[in-house]
This record gives sequence, structure tokens and C-alpha cells, in this order.
Amino acid sequence: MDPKIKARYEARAGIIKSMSHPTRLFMVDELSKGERCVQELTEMVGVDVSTISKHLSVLKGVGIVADEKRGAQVFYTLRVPCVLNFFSCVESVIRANAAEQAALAE
Amino acid sequence: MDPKIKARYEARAGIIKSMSHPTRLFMVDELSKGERCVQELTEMVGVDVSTISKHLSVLKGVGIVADEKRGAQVFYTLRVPCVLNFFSCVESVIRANAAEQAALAE
DNA sequence: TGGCGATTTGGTAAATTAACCAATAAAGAT
DNA sequence: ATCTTTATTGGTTAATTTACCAAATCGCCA
Repeated sequence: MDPKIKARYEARAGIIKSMSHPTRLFMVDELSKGERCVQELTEMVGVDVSTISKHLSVLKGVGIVADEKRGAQVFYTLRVPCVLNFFSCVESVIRANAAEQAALAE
Repeated sequence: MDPKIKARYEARAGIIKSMSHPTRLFMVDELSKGERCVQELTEMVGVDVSTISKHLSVLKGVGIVADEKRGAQVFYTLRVPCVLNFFSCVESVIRANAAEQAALAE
């Protein structure tokens, strides 16, 4: 594959990859409802704060979220809402799989 | 996080994860133009056939592609075309990042 | 200034991923 | 029947990922 083309797919894949972890996916979904601080997300997910912080930095790194420090807290917001489109497609993949299963069981 | 909710995000993330590798993303894009056999994809990507075969099996595992054996060849097709929507969003993330960069450089 | 709460960063260990090669399986041609 | 082509599977290794804990940083207030 041509190096230029390859680089393009790597860049694209990197962005998708940032959404490919359950915790990060959940946080993107949650941020679609409004800004959240690290602490709030930590409580919701139920893992160590440092883990949440690192996940957020992955999302920030690819430009999906933005952060804003206010006092001692850091608030994260969704920078590119179209990532929410992923959800509807993912659901239709799940539905298609379920339909297939049902058809095979007949 | 509630185990039921957690399982849902894991299932969703799994589907997204299958698209998070450059080679798999390229193949999905290519399959959007029509069916392709393993050999064709192998030549286009330029890695070992076994590697391509394994990548395809990942995509098949989550239900994004379907395969059909015809003679000695196996043809793969895109089963859920909406995954192509990912591309447009990914591009807008890339554009947003580029715009941000340009703004900072002013 | 000292301390407290909120967040990030560094470090480590376990698990996962992905590439290649070799071996196997299946289909078709000689 | 054997060889050849096409694809999948098994095995190994290197690289990446992710979780936790501990330590450092930042902002605010007493």
C-alpha cells in the first residue's frame, strides 16, 4: 500500500481506536449530554481516577474532546458531536447480528 | 458501572474496535465498492495472506462483513454499509484538528 | 505558608494484538 | 492421483494496552 494512503488510514484508524474502549465509549456518550468533570466520570464508571484521566487524555489527543480547567476541576466537553453517529450504526450491526441468529434458529 | 450497562458498552466497543486497525479500515472502504477476494485484498495491502485472512475474520466475527466461497476463492462483502458513515465523521475530526492547528499558528 | 481536594504523570505487571512463517485444507487442473 | 493455487489455522515473538498504586502538580482557602 502506498505510504501516503497508508498514513491516511492510520490517522483515521487512530481516531476510531480512541472510541474502541468501553469506558471511553461510555464517556463520549455521557459527554453528549453535557460537560462532565473527571470526578463525575470516575464515579460513574467506577475505576481509579488515574485510569479515567488517561482515557480522557486519549480522547483529547485525537481531538474528540476538549478540556477546560475551572478551579481545581477539569471539565471535559465533546468537541466533535458527529461521533455520536457511531452509536446508531453500531446498534444496527448488533440488530443485524441478532436477526441473523433468529433466522438460523428457525 | 452496572454490569448490564457495562456489557452493552463492551459489545459496542467491540464492533468499533474491529474498525480500528488501518488495514481493516482500508478493507471495509474497499469492500464498499464491491466484493473482493482475499487475494485481491492481500495484493492491495501488501502484507502476508495469513495476516489479511485474520483481519477479515475479525470483521466477520463482529458481523461487518460476510464471506462466500466460490471455487478456491473466498469473496467478502460488506454486510452493514452504514459503517461507511464512520469515514465522514472521522474526516471531520481530522478537519477540526487541522483548523485548530491553523488557528494556533496565526 | 501549609494543607486539602482534584487531576495528572510515572511505573509496573498482566493481557491483548498483530506480524510473520509453517503447516493444513479445499478446489481445480494436468 | 498429484501438483498448484487460494485461504485458514497454529505457533512464536515484539509491541501495545490497560489497570492499579504511588508520587507529583495545581488551585484554593485557612
